Amino acid sequence: MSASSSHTKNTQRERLEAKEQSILTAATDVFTALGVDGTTMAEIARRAHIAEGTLYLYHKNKQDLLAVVVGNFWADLTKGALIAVDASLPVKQQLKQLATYHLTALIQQFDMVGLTYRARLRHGEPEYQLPKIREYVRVFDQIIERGINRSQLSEALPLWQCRDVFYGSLEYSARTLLLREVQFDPTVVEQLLVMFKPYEVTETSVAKAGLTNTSDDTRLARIEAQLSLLLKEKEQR
Amino acid sequence: MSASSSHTKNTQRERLEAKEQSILTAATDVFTALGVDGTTMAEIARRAHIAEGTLYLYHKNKQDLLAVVVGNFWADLTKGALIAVDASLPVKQQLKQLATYHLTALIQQFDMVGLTYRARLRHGEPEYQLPKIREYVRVFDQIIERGINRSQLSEALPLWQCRDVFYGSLEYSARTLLLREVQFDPTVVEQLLVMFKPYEVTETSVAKAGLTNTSDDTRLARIEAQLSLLLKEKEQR
Amino acid sequence: MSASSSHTKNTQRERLEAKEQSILTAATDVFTALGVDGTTMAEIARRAHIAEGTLYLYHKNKQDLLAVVVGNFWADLTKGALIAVDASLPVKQQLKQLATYHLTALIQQFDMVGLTYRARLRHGEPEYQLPKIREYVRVFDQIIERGINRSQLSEALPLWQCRDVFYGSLEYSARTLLLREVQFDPTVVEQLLVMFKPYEVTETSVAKAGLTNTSDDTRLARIEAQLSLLLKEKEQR
Amino acid sequence: MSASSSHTKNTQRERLEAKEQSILTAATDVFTALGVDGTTMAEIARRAHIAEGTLYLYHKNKQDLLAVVVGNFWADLTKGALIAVDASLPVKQQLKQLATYHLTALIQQFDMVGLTYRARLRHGEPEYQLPKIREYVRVFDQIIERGINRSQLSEALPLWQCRDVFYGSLEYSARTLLLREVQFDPTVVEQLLVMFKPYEVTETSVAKAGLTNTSDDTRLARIEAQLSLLLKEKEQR
DNA sequence: GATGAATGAGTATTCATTCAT
DNA sequence: TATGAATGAATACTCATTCAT
Repeated sequence: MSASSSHTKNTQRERLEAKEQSILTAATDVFTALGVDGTTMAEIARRAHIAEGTLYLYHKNKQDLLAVVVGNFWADLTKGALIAVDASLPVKQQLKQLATYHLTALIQQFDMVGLTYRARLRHGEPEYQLPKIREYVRVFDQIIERGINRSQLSEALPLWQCRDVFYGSLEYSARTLLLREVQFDPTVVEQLLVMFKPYEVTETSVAKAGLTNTSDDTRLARIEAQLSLLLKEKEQR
Repeated sequence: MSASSSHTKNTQRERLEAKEQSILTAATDVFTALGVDGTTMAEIARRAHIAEGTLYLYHKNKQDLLAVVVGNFWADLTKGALIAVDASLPVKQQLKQLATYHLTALIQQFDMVGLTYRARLRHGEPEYQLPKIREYVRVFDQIIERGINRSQLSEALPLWQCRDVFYGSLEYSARTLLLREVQFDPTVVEQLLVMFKPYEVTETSVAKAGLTNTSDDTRLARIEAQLSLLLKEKEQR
Repeated sequence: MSASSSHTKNTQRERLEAKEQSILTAATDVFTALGVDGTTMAEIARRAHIAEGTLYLYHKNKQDLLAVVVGNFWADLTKGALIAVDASLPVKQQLKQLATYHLTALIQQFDMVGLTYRARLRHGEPEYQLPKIREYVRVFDQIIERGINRSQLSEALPLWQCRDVFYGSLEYSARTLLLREVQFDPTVVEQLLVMFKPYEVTETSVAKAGLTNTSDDTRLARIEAQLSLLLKEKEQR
Repeated sequence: MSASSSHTKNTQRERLEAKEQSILTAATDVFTALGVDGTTMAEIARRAHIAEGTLYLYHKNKQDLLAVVVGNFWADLTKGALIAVDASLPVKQQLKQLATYHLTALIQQFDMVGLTYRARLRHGEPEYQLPKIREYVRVFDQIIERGINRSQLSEALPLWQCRDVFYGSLEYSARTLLLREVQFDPTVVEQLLVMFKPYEVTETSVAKAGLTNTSDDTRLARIEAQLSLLLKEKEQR
């Protein structure tokens, strides 16, 4: 009987999970296709082949359902990013992989960006950054950490500024690319990677340390960046 | 009589413009405070001290009113930017001024960014880039053009990629700064300006034009000298 | 359990039907009392003791609700007409019964005629003849058919013209009678039946079949005899 | 000065009348094209090239304007009818002319019938028969009167019943003809005229009075009609 | 857990009418 | 007379949420 019960339980759990899944799939489809305002709980229920009331057994309300949908999107994005990035490669390669992945994904599912804006903010709270987004954003941080650990990146790299530039640029670019009805443009990624030049510590540059024989633009750039920063500080006084 | 008539006309026009203005002020306040969904036409009318029906004499519907509010925001932003940027300074300075202005403005009125997303979507079109935003964005382009004309920037600069990085980074940064409840952080601007380094045409590089494109020890040495100087100055404080 | 379930189902169905009925009763009352424009969905809901939203579970919108109300009126009229007309009587009697019934009913519920005009117009189509009205109108046709089958009416009778005269006259008469605040006037029916005289196939005319189609003195004489007889009877009173 | 003033007055009166006319034309067009509910005072004003407020200098409100439009329609119909009917012809011919005219006019402007229903009834009053309609209806009565005066119609003719049959049948026929998208059908008129057979007093029948030689269907019909009436009365007891 | 009927608060929009010029 | 800007009442309809079964 315990076996039977466990079996039943198992089946039931599976059923519940399947139902939960079909709800989320339906909700994602509808939110994406019709927008937050265009979406009705009735339509989601219809597509999930369940009753309207049942939705409320799984999700407190529409806003929460949206939050889960959005959260799942970013969670899935995280999974995909971890796969897309090959940690064994040089950090610069990894950054390129992440940038490419991110840009491509956003372009393909840009609706989700809009939904993300709507999913935050219960009015009153200034903005509620979803934990799943934080996790996704950390993928970038991990690459940087890795780079520093492996001495491929300078410790001087201002992490969060670079992170904002990275994600900010790519999201904005995705938007403008879509406006131009372009699917993907590698130059966006190229341009973005220039930002990291000053902080790259290539084996060559390490090996070449002390040498001045060949041009080392990277080194030069890094120095110039530091210089520039100092000059700015000076100006501010 | 023509004077009297013209005076009347004038008064009339002024009254209408005052009313239009009070509507826009009220609408901006309410949209900003309560969000698009939280805003009712009744509340806007109440705050503008007019009847609900009167709103529709000035604006076709709620969506259009929102669009005008948002459009005005960006138009004002453009005006402010043109003032904030001193075209006589070196381009790099101008970019810094624009970046600082943009970041500060966004932080202070970040609600308008959310409203902007809501104002864009006309149903059917994926996203409708408001003309006023285009105008604002052009401020950046003008600086770049100026820089190229004055030979302060390389013609090789990939305009629209840089533009996307510029605005994308700043908007994203504004969001994260607000999350951290920080009002403004100059390092964001500094970091952003690094991006333009490769395209700067310094006197040095001009002088070097025609010289070997191999490593220039002299250059490195000079820069390192400056750097060490600055670092010393810094330590003294 | 099947019994219990069936009982529950039954109760449920009964409840729904009762609710549907109360909605229709309320709607009929309000439309009749206040006219189409004077009627609000809120008032109908109030009188039916249900929530406003519930109305829309049963009827798509106000126009459709009106159409159902009007349709029911004509359907009920049809039922009543079938009862009022005794198919075993001579056709002329049946026509008299129908005319009397129709005129009486219209006078008592003339508001429904006005509602019928309003229910007809679907925008675009010039006029939409409700199916229920068609059914009602067919009651007349059936009597005529019966009459022809039983050789009480000539096949030469122009069906639809007579039908239009029949219903057109009665409706118009109902209106004028109401204007004069008269409840019912049998002479209206009498006058109308004159129309069918030329198409009656009396025994006499059957007997005459094959005889000369010139004036039949016998016939005239007989009729005049009857007439004088009747006039005498009348005088006696 | 009195001349000048009178001249001005004259011009002004003409202007006013022209304006009044353009208002009515515009109103008629709009009411006809868009229906009562679809019509806005603004649209009428626009088409009449006047300001909205001006409408209220000429007509108390929308309902009254509609009443005037409808009244004018029937007044015009009356004028047309008086022209269409040749009073010198035999009454039967005149009735045929009136019937033909009426049917044709209704078919061409059936929208006005719908407007007429809406123009009556200020809610509360049972129904307000517009004076202009009464005038129009009198055209029929006049023909009958003429017929009786000229001994072409029997005095026994029940005037108002016949009138109701006449107009009721034609209006109803117009509606059904339009439903069948037929423009005009002379058989409708023919059928209607049968009704008057029993009451016709032709010269022949007068001359033939006392004779029984030839068939006189008319006479026969008349007698039968009287008979039938008497029989009915008998039955009612 | 599942259902789906019932709820009823919530609001953008229209337009006849008014009235200050 | 004429204007047309301003009014504000008036309402059909939607849909997230609940709850009796």
